[in-house]
Amino acid sequence: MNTTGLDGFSLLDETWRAVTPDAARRMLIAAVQAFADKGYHATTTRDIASLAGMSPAAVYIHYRSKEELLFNISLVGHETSLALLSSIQGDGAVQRLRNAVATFAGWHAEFHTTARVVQYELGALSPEHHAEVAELRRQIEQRMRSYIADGVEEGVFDVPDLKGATLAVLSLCIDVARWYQPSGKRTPDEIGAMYADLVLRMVRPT
Amino acid sequence: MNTTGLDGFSLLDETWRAVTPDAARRMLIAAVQAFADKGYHATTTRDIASLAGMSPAAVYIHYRSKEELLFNISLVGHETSLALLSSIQGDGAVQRLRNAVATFAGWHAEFHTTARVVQYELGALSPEHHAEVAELRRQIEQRMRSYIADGVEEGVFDVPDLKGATLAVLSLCIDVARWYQPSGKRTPDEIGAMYADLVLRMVRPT
DNA sequence: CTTAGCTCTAAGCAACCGCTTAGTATGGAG
DNA sequence: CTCCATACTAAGCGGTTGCTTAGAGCTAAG
Repeated sequence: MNTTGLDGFSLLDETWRAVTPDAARRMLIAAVQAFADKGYHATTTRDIASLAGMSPAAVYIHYRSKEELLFNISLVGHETSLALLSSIQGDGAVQRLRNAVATFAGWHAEFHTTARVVQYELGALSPEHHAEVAELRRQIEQRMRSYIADGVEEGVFDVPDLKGATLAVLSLCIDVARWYQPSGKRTPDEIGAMYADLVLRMVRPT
Repeated sequence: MNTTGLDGFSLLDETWRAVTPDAARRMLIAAVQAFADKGYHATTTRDIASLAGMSPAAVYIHYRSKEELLFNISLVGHETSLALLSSIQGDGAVQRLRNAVATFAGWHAEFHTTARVVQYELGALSPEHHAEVAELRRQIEQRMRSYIADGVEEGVFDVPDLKGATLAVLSLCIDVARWYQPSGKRTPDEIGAMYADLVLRMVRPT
């Protein structure tokens, strides 16, 4: 019998494995699910606590406020996706951009629950916390831009507007978190591969 | 002196011109601004009323509930963007897809306030209202797909996965509402033109 | 065993929420 | 003028919100 309302095993565990103690992690995972499902403002601290199988007051043992829960999710989520994007390898700019887009888009599908909170609940962060996360977002953009710029320098990409193309590529990947449904036909890997193809078509020379 | 908190002239007026009486329209425009700014759930009926320069109770003279305000916005917003996408003209599939993407992406920039509510607050609609709007969204997808399919039939596009490509194109345009800022360098028209270029690159034959 | 410290719950507080009610001002019809 | 419908406000109701308080249960060091 599962009294927490959370699956016994979840992909979310992978992202939040480092969070301790156990109850704090369960609370965080419950918050991710609730925020992703209904949005930050529509989620009550009672929702989170009951998803985690605890009393409403238990939230405040591990977190100062509901907003701090969101900040923790947002911070770890951004750090994870930046780390993922920074670890891209491949032989030549074409391979690297292919891997970058496949990985980044695929992450937004596979971890769409986390990604939804990361991408669409930024506005609920306090100004200080928002600024901290914004810096990570700038680094993510810079990484993606450098993968495209590399191909331009190598002469294998034709990109009239580097900043605009970067924006479009990131936008494409990020929006996966909005429309992706696990019940859909495509797997996260297939979405990643398809998007990598589409992006390479966008930047290939005439 | 402006006591309503709304600009004397606003692009929003264009979309909501048909809404009467005057107070009902002002209330609706105030709701669009508040919902776009903070999200549906973070907006109180007092916020809306005070933006419209009226008392909290005045909301309920013209609308049954806060959700009905959202539904009105969502319905008119979807109908407007569907009408826009349906009116696309052009000589040949290349021109038509170019116009379609430029128009649709441009609308999401120019009317980003409305578009944000339309695209990101669907989840706050009642099940009945959501179903009604979902039908319009299906028609929008079908329109965009047909513009791409036309080019495939004409033999001027190379699209391995029609449904996937349609999804990506719509996704690209819709996400403009998330990142667009009027203070940015690009005008809505420039964004539309750039996106039309990127999309045509995506579907052009090798 | 005692005791300190951590984790948790039951109960509840002040503030705020969506929405309603009672009543006022206005303007046009008869 | 009276009468009535419409559009609005002041006040407030019941319920919910984020968060706090007081205290219980458990663990482990001394």
